[in-house]
Amino acid sequence: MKTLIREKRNEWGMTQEELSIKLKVSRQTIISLEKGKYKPSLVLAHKLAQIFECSIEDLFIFEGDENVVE
Amino acid sequence: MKTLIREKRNEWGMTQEELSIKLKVSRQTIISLEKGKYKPSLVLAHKLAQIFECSIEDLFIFEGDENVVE
DNA sequence: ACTTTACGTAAAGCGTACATTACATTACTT
DNA sequence: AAGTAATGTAATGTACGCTTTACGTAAAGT
Repeated sequence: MKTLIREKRNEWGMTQEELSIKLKVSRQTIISLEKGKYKPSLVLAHKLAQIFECSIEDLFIFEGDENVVE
Repeated sequence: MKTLIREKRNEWGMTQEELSIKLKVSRQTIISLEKGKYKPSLVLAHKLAQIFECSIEDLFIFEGDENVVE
């Protein structure tokens, strides 16, 4: 899974700390998310999409086995 | 957070087991998600939205502190 | 040179999203 | 009445999302 968190954050001219405060999470969480160290919970993904005024699907790009195959 | 998994599943005429197979998760996971026992991971939410041909935001309804306040 | 700002790493701990297995219940079919 | 399909509950275990605290680095301002 790829994320556009860093790109969106820069577009909005925000620092990691500002974003973490808006989200009420630690700055570490933002760093880890941007670096792809782990994936956000559904609620956190939703909050991020709200802040960046886009959909969850616009913020995260799913690949391979993260998609349904049938 | 509310989910419309059960409603969508019924609309599509699927059993919990059929859905669990498509998702490659256990049937217990479906039951727990539908009953609101816990929230799906982002990847699982995405797969569910794919199967029901809707967006993640259409499948899950976020309430209160699950939204950004500012 | 020193400070400040923004970004990064490391480590330990907690809660929860899942898995797995086994058994119970309800309703429909025959 | 007995069997089967669909749904549910319970118990235990594992992996990971996220926290907290503390320290490291690099660039820019003064």
